[in-house]
Amino acid sequence: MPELPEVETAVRSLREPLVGRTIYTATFPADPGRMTNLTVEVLSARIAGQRIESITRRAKYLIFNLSADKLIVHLKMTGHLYVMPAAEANPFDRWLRVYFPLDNGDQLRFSDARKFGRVSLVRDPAEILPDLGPEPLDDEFTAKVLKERLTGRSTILKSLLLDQSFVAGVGNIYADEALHIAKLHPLRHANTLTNAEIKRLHAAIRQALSDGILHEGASINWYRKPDGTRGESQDYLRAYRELGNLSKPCPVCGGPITKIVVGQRGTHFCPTCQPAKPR
DNA sequence: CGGACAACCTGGCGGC
DNA sequence: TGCCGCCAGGTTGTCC
Repeated sequence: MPELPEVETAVRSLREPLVGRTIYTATFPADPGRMTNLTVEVLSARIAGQRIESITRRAKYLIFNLSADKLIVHLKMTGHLYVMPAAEANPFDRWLRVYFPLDNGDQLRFSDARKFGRVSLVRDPAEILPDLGPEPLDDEFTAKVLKERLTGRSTILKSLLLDQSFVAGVGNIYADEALHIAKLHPLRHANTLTNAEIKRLHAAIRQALSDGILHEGASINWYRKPDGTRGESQDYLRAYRELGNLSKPCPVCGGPITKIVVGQRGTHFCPTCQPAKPR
């Protein structure tokens, strides 16, 4: 579910209640299945007594930097992290998969209806992180870098934006948004972009993600901020439409948004603003 | 490298 | 109201 802006929003709001806290243990209400990289026994024993020094993000992963280890969480489609006093219930507890009691009486909880999320405890993130492309909001991600990475890639633009080894953190919503801002058709082939188009795409990726962070993430069906409230980003989306609801027109030209399937993913674009041929 | 597709799971929604 | 099929923001692995 969450893409870079949603994960970044979660990281930012978890810092205040969590940095400086010490984790007592990890408790799994039910069989974790393939949620963790370690057995329940090993993970809970090894995390006990570790202090949360800082919380960072890489791509769509949350990284809790502990005294000795890193706790790495991927929310996938429906994962949710939140902090509650131990005695207090929360609607997301219905799908509670693991919780971490803390030294101040609070708990860090992870709930996940669809059970795709992952919680790993590692010494070195490289143990579990896959090949990830550059962070699109870092200064090092320039239009020149994007151009180099596009070179020789014949694949369809939309699919490439979703490839985490190409650029990290872009998911289905913000890929559609970036292409709309850049005025590029999602089916354009990556190696056919002109220099001007590459510049537009570079700026558009960053703008789509920055706007998403500014509005604290898109609460399209499952995503909620750690405090349970909704982000606002869904109200500002240019092209992406929830559940194929195409009644809202293109904010630029007022024409209808079209939905097609690209690489098995719903893809929304404005055929007027994003022509199939370079303009 | 790339495209197609299945798999991992469950809940919500529209349609009948 | 109830049942059914379809849809979902992510990622990985396999096959061709």
